[in-house]
Amino acid sequence: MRSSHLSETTSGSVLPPNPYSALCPTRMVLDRIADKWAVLILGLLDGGPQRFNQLRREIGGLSQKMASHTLKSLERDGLVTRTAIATVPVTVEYAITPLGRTLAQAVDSLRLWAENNFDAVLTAQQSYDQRSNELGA
Amino acid sequence: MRSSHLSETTSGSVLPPNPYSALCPTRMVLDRIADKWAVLILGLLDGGPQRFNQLRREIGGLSQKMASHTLKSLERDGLVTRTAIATVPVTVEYAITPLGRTLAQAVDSLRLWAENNFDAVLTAQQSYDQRSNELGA
DNA sequence: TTTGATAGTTTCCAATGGATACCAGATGCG
DNA sequence: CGCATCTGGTATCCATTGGAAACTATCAAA
Repeated sequence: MRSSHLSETTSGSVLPPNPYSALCPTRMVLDRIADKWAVLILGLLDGGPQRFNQLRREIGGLSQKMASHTLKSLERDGLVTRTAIATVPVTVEYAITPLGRTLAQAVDSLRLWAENNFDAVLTAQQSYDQRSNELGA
Repeated sequence: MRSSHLSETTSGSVLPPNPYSALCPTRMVLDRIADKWAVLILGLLDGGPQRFNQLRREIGGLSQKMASHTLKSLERDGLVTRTAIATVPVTVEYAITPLGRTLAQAVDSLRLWAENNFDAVLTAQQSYDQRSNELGA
């Protein structure tokens, strides 16, 4: 398919956005969202605001370091907001932004694909491994 | 909105697919496709079969090692096929499978999002960095 | 004969990510 | 009182990952 996606950029430059070029901004954005933790956090916040540890408890295997790091990046990218609330132990609430919501929807199609097709992938892996064993035995 | 996606799995197990659980197969698939090289290769092959070096030339920054590794993984997952052709220097053609094509379409929405929204992300980053500098100066 | 193309593998090093410990402030519990 | 626990992180160490470059092999063209 790969139609050409010519369009004007912010500054009126004539270069088309092209993630296949290492220096294109769309590529930087792609690198950013091709990240499992970002995908999972965004999907979770799309269902409503969450606090830091609450979020960590919901996402299996998410370390504090990566939670902190990923949330900071998402905030920098304008995809989530961080709000510190002066409760007794200070709680911090993370919420998705309108921009983040549009991404969450695009990303949701990936989650749905995984849910619908993981069995086909697992089957393919098994027959691949079996063929490898028969050849390389 | 995170509706519950209850459905029967291959073996008739009652556990719903849930990428938020570290051990769920959908999570393994998600880890797999949350990979910039896989995304870019799949998108490229969706436009037609490509040879190894041809593909490497089209994707800026893709090293031989990662090209080889990613293509091998994609083949194992049943998303692309590898065909060696006995030409004078042996050429190898990679093509997308029907299963891979369904994923490429889901993934394409990510590429489109990046193309449509990278300017908003860049703007957000700039104002974030500016705020940080003002506070932490 | 040296150079180039084909498609990789191997090796080395820098960067990323996970596990763990630690920090501060306040509350509960014995 | 004194220790554990909750909050949201930061700091550190180490294993794995990813990138750069060199190396493999075969054959063709210059």
